Amino acid sequence: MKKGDHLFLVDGSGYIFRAYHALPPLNRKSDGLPTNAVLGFCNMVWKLMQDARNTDVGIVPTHFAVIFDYSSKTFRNEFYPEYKANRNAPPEDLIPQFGLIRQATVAFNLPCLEMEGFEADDLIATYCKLACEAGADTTIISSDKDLMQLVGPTVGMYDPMKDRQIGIPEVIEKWGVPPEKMIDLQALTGDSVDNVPGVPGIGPKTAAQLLEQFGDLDGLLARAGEIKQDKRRESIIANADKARISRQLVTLKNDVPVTDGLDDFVLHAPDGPKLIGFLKTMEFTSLTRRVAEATSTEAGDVQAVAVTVERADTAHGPDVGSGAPVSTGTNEAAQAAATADTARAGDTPSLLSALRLEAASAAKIEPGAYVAIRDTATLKTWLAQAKETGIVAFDTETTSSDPMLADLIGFSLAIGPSRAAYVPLAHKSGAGDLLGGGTLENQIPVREALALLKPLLEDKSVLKIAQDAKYDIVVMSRHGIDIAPFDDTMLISYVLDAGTGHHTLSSLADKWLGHATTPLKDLAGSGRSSVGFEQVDIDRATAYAAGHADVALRLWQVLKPRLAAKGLVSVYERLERPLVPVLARMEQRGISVDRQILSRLSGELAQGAARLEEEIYGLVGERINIGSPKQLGDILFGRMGLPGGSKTKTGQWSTSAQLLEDLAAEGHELPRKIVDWRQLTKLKSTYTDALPGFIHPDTKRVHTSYALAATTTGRLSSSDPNLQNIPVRTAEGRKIRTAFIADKGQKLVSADYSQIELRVLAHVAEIPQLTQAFADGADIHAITASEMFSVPVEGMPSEVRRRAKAINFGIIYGISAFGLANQLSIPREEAGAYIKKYFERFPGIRDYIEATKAYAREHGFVETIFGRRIHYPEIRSSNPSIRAFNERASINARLQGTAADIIRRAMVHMDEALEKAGLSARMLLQVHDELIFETVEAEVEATIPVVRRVMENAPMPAISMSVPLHVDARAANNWDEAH
DNA sequence: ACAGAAGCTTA
DNA sequence: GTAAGCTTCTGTT
Repeated sequence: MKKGDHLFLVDGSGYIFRAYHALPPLNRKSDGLPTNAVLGFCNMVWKLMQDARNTDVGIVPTHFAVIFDYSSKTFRNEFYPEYKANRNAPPEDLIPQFGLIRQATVAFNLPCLEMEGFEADDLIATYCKLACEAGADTTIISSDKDLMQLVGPTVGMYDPMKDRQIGIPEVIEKWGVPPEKMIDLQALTGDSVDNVPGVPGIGPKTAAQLLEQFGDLDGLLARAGEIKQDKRRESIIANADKARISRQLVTLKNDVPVTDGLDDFVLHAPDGPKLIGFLKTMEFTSLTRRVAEATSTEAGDVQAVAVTVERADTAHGPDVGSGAPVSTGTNEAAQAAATADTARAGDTPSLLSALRLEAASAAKIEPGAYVAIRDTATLKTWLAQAKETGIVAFDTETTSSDPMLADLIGFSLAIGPSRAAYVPLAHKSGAGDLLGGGTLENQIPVREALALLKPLLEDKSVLKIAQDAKYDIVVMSRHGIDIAPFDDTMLISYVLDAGTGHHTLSSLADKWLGHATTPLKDLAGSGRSSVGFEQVDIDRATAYAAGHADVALRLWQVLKPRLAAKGLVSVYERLERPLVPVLARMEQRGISVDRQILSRLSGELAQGAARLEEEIYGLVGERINIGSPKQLGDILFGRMGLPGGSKTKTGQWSTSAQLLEDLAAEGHELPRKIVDWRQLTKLKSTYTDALPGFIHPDTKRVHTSYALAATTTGRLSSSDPNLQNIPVRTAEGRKIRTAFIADKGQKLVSADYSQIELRVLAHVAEIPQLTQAFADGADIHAITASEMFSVPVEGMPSEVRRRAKAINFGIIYGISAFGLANQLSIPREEAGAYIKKYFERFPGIRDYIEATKAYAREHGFVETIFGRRIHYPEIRSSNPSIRAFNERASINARLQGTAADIIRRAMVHMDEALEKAGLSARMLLQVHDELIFETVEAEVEATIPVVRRVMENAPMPAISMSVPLHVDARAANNWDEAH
């Protein structure tokens, strides 16, 4: 072995156990011999060997060996008999597989090593050292932490089941110490599985911190008296000998007197017939076939090696496909087309819709007709034709799903069915090239292409069609192009069919065109091995990208007429389409987030959580994973036998906050600490630690992404990051909001609707008492309580108001006695009585609920007061619980959806109103009933009345509500104080 | 690597 | 009892 060689050492014993537990049980068909771990092992080794032949992927081994434990007794037992003494015997169906896996190794022509008295890990350590001395690199195929001490500049690990490389940084990331300190860390933490004692009360976090402070274990033990925490200091002093013996146990022996030399491990090409013989014996048909193909062996000619399992194996490929794909869309297409009689197209919207649908299902998609445009002359021809036609579908291809980070790689155009083209701009070659690969030839320079494209995209006389136009609008806006006018097939579908499924290009193509789109991962791969779109081959990119434009155009042809046919044009044109540029601007603006505030909070939360962790470990008596509901449930209700346990639907003990709160109220100490720990770790992981990662490198602001068509009710959703669930209820959580700040000289203005859904309820259900109460500006929950319980509002006990408030919210959610009982922690009978009483006092609400259910049952959808439709196709289900769920959802949808429509209208009108008032305020965020703006300090006082006016009058002139809307607004330097 | 469950955050 | 999205753990490829 020499420098440049690469040794692969497979931890065979470690892999056997992991594969056995990870893979479903598998038995040889002919005699029931258990083989799941054997198959897992063979697949893994085969994949490693295949990768070895593929120089494009990963690391290429030149030497290869598989290493096993000889027996459970090793030299460690001589000085510590308890070592691994508490190991259970392996499962019965694993035992026969140990021998089989050794035979598999031999069948693969690989060295199969083991030595009496030593663990596999010791052999691995020894060969690592030898390889290192020879100047070669080593990769250990394992993810066992016991081996991480071996990681170094020339030694890495690879976890084949998670496809993860483990190097020095990964060890530090996982354990907080570099590999050379892993021994000391393990000596401190111990290992309950291997019965390594360690120091009680010291886990990986504490151990890492101590090693950081004291350098190494000897330093720590020598200066243990300096440790501040009493318990920790005492434990370490008292258990110093345990730590030392633990260190001996976990230190791998790297001078095992091995007999084989590294040169015996040279990797040879697999011996096809030998390997296939074994695989056929195991009856692994699929792997046999793959090996046969790869080794050019005729599997049928190879005999299975063991006489006991003689079987005529046919190693031919499986049949693929079973006729034409069936899609719901083709049925619907056929139905709709059938309603079209002989009248001419265009006579009525319904007829046009039907004819379009018929045409769409008839016109097959022909990717062969797509062209790649690679010179300006051709591009100009296409752009001219698009201008002539007046309609063009447009789609961008980029490097990221986040439009603020996406680099433009190309764009596609479609001007008629199958008349689509892709314009590659920045495709590159050479995926593995350290220089990133050069830009490919024969691509129009980006600036030149965009200069030609800009007039078309901004041409008022040319309609641009896009699927999810907001994405393309943001990307092109960053290149100085304002796409207008446009239609969005995703939004048209959303208006037509909210509640019936997703509105992605692929689902719409399947539903309406009976066409299966190619997933991006087929071109660019997925996960760790994925590449940017710039690496995708231009021919494949053309089929993909031009296909998207083609499909979008066809969908538009089918869907657009349906808007008119169903009376939904105004919903689309007033509530959906105009919101797209508004949201695009909000996303591009982003909001400033103070890194330092979050960092300080993160530190505080970490400290609080660490303190609670130690306290919890103390109470539990061992270092459980507090984040594991499974372990928590077993400890609380199993070992500690706490009362009141309930099970989740999967049979696990429930450890919900509600349940733990109840236990805490009974005086139990542990549940309270767990609830507190959860709050701190939640705030830390979801907010203080995650948010800084979203700060944009250029703008230094956080740009969320709003989804327009993700909810059934018409609400927006926010993601990457979600800025609609920033904490507000607790004082601790609200601190997160102080990190959302206005820029220097500016203020944040927050304006939120007060009780908007209850106001909508009062309006649509026409409830005189509620309408009056809102008109009077009264306390709505107190009025409700007063009506129900005949008590005066003055001096009302807070508990009475609380119950009325819960009922009001319950109505909005489609009330049930079960849910109300849960919310108020009262018996279901009592909750039922409240509801009955409520309906007696507010009969209009019962009428409203019944009318909504009847309407939904009859039509399969409900509508908001602005005409938005929300479908509930399962409302006629014969399953009572599904039916009841859909009834509650439909009751809620009219209210939540109407409120969503109102704020959408406000947002659509807001920018123009501000501009007309000469104000520079910019809308940044929407949180369902709240809008957040940023404006210069001097304009705050002028801005608030304008914002309030637009929001409060948002339903006008479409609807004049019988209930006034009320908006609270205030300004401050951060979101916490503004809210 | 990915999916589902459990849990928690918001309106 | 409604509507969302994100993180961690767990089991399975």
